[in-house]
Formats: sequence, structure tokens, C-alpha cells
Amino acid sequence: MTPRMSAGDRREQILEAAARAFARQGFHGTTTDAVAREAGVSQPYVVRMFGTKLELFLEVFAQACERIRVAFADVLDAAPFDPARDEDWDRLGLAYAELISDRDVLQVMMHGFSAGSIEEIAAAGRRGMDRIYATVASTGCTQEQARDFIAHGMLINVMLALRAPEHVDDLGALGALTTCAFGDALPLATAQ
Amino acid sequence: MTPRMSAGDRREQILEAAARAFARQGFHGTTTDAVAREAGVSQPYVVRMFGTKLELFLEVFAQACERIRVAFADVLDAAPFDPARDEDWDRLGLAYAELISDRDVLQVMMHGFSAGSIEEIAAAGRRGMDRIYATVASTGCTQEQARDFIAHGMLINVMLALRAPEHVDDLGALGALTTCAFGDALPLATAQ
DNA sequence: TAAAGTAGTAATCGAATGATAACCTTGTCA
DNA sequence: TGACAAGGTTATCATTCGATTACTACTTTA
Repeated sequence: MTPRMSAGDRREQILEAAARAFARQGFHGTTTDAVAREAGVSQPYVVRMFGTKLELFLEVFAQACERIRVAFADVLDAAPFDPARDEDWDRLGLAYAELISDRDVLQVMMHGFSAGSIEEIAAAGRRGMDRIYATVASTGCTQEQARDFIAHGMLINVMLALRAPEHVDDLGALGALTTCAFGDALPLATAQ
Repeated sequence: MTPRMSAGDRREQILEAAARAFARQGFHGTTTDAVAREAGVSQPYVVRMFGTKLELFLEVFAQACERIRVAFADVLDAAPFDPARDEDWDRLGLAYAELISDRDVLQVMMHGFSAGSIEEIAAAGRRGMDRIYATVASTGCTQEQARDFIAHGMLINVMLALRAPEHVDDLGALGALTTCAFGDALPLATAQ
């Protein structure tokens, strides 16, 4: 009745659990024990498998960044992209919005970005941001277009962290910003 | 030779020290002892003066949000603002950019935004964001204009946390995003 | 100048945390 | 089958952290 598992599978499982845990509380706010409980294994196992909490976080973070980059790359591969067409930007935006339902991915990315006081995380953050930006810029759009698109993403991350979508009603001005920032994707954000 | 001080002055001093400390490491990553050392007082004194670490953070955070809001309000009060004029938006952007040299203010705000898993901080974050947004929106601009302006601010916060300005040279694509995001304010970001 | 209030510290505590060591347990294969 | 490897745990540790208590020292005022 002991659920034995290959080290590789277990690794995946712990990474997923860690993503959920780090998404909630960030690097400093998450304990290795919280990750272990989320994964259903013992705390020492988590530490031994990844060496240190920092290495675990870096792996989760890199994975999150890559998932976002790939989500964009998929859209660009699926059909030709014309930076002059609003609909094409909407397609790209929708890819980001769909990650909202995942939620963890965006929040992990954000926590990585704000844990820049740890140099290794900052470096990983620059790498991740670089790749995401490069993917967006590969559409041949202007720097300003790419910047505005990414900036919008950062705003969504923040609004999500503040749980603004769940408070649209009881907030005055901020309600407007919320609906305006999420647009058609608002239902994706309020659900769950 | 013991530097005695009125409780009020000491309070201000500790708040400033706390702003520097929290700006670096955020809520979870900052210890009350770090704040105390930064302020040159004992750790128990910090705790007793503010009750709990959370209350101290909330006060620092609220102050940071208010400083940003006031910086915008000052620009709007100084001269009439026409949302259709790019120069007027530049003036507003410059006010934000000038806060960069302060650095702590923007980073504290960002850390507050990402500590949303603590409900009291999330609520304070929504309040702060609400007031800042309301101030920007009071220019009579469209919701989209206000959203884009704030989103740009969030991007600057992130790039600052990643210390991208100090790495403009050794970064490929990200260097472009950095110069594009900071614009004329880049020197303000690299200095210090 | 004594008393009362205010500013501040040293000592300490219990709980939590990341990490280590030692051990157990299940599967695999000569 | 028995030994060895791979998966996983219990027990434990040294630190660290936020918070409390009890105390000291300066300042004001009557």
C-alpha cells in the first residue's frame, strides 16, 4: 500500500507541488515543509532531492518562465503574426490570459521577479525575462509594442496577486482598472 | 552621549530604516532585527513600538503608496493636464522616474503587491493601487490610457528589482527592453 | 532633589526552519 | 534467496525569528 514511485516521477510531482506552494508565498514565505506536505512526502526528502530550497525554487522558476515563453512561441508558430494587426496582439494576449487559470505559473514568475535581492534569483529573472521578451520581439514589432505588451502582463500579475478580480464589485475605481486590465479574460481570473 | 530622541522622531527614523530594509527583502525576507540594526536601535524596541512586524510593514507600505500618489497629484496640480498631449504624460512619467532615485519607495510598493497571500497586505495593496489609479484617472483620460500608464510603472518596478539597468551592457535583448522601459530616466536608475 | 514618566536595552523564550544523519523498506536480479 | 540498490522516513540539530519580560538610564517637574 506504500505508493512507490520512480525518482523521476516523484521529482515531477514535487516540482508541481513546489510551484503551487511558491506561487502562494514566494521564496522567503514558503517552507520546504510546506512543499513536502503539498507533495505528500517528507520534508527531508524534498531537501535531499534538490539540494537546497534555493535550487528548488530556481528550477520551479525557470520552468514557469519557459512555460510562458512557449505559450507565446506556440501562438507565433500557429499562424503568421502581423504586429500591425490588433487581432494578432489579442491572440498573444489570450495566450497569457489562459495561463491565468493555471495561476501558479504567473505568480511564481512574479515572485521570482521580486526576489531579486538574492543574486541568483535576480540572474535567473533576467534570463527568463530576456527570453520572453526576445520571443515577443521576434514578431518584428517595435520595441515599444513589445514593451507595452510585457508591461501589461506585469500589471495582470500584480492585479492577480492582489486578488482584484474577486473584489471587482466592492472596489470603486480599482474595479474599472481590473475589468480594463483583464478584458475578456476576467472570467478566467474570477473562476477558482 | 546616549542619543536620546523623542518617540515621534524615533518612530520616523525606524520607519525610514524599515523602508530601506523591506525594499531590499520584502515582508517575509526582512527580520525585525534587520530593521533594528538599520535604525541603530534594539530589536525589541522596534517590535514594541509597532506591535508586530506586520503592522510595521503595513505602515511602511501605506506610506510608500501615498508618496507615489502624491507625486502624481503634485504634477496634476502644478499645471493643467491634457490626456491627449504626449508631453503631459511624459511629465507624469517623469514624476515616477524621479522616485526611482529613491528606489525604496517603488520596491516597497512592489513587495507589498506580491505579498498578497497575507490578506491584510492584499487589502492594503488594493487600497493603495485604487488611490493611485484614481489619481491618474482623475486626469479625465480613458481607462485604457490609465491602465497603460500604470502597467508601465509595474514593468519599471520589475526591471528595477531585477537590477536590469546595471546589466544593460551584458544583456542582449533585455538591454533593449531596459532602455525602452526607462527611456530618459535610465541614468536615474543606474546611479546608486 | 525626589518622584514620576519616558526612552531604551539585555536577557531570554518558544516555535519554526533548513539541513543532516541514520535507518527502514520495497523492488530487482545474479 | 539473498544481497544490493533505490525510494523514503524518523529523529534530531543548530539557527533564526518574532515576541515578552524585566530591567536600566535619562529627563522633566513639582
